[in-house]
Amino acid sequence: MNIGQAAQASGVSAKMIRYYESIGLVPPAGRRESGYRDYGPVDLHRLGFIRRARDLGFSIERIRLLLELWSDQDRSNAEVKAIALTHINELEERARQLQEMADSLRTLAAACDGDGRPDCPIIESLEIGGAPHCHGGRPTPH
Amino acid sequence: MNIGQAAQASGVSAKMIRYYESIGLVPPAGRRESGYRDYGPVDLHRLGFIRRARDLGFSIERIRLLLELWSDQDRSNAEVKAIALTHINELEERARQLQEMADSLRTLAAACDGDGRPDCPIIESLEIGGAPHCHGGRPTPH
DNA sequence: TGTTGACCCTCCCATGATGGGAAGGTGCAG
DNA sequence: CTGCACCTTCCCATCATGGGAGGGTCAACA
Repeated sequence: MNIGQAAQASGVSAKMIRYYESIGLVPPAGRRESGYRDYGPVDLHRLGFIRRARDLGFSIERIRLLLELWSDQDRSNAEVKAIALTHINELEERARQLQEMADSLRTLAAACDGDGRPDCPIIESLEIGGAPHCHGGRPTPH
Repeated sequence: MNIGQAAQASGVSAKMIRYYESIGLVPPAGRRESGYRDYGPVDLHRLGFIRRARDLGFSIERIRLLLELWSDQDRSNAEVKAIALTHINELEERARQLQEMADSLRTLAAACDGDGRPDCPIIESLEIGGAPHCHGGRPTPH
């Protein structure tokens, strides 16, 4: 199976499959005489695992851990659960920060008539620093 | 005022001040004979505006727009409000996506005893694709 | 006056995960 | 045998930010 077919079957782009190989997230694929990478069911299985973990927002490094635990017959489900709970907390923290920013801005926007005059509480707040809440550092939205 | 003091006063790091200058978000700072950048109250005001906009999650390009509107005496508050509302929608969309991921994972985690045995619904779900919701991904035929 | 330590300058590089594209080889169908 | 779709590697870009090297400037203190 060529990389393009593996990509379609797994939902991971060919670019990403090569990248995952380059960083050692997946083992080097077998090669044909032509140099083309060759994939089998086991590889697809692993790629599918990775894609689903990415869909859940896991970082590459955390997926690396999950893959280790996946192939470890003796691992405890407590280890997996701990990673998952940590990740859940991070996801919710980020969601909260984004929502806080949205809420702050919504308050400002509500105070702005948007009637075409120049007066604008949004701009004024940015100008003089009267934003409703500024929790410590910059929450890095990206 | 040196860049370090401007950084402390505005809450924008010196690195970032130079970067903002390099991309034209702030005009080139005045220079002393030594080559040191020199900042005054007007510059601090602008940097503070940028920092507060960043705190609200605005991207650099959108801040560029806001700065233009800020210095435009004739601009309509409707223009500002439109940018703000667009941004609010994006923030809330991202927050929703993160929260969805967290919810999916929380469902899985709740099904995992974490009692030290190897059985783990979390890993199994990643393995066979039985995650509760996979928004955007294909159902992965196997 | 000389030294020292804190600042500043410009460059280059790294991040994380992904895509784009160029230059060139391979495989298959017409 | 030709053409097209696919594969290969390598480099570059993103977005906002930080780290650091190598070298210049400034102010305080002995």
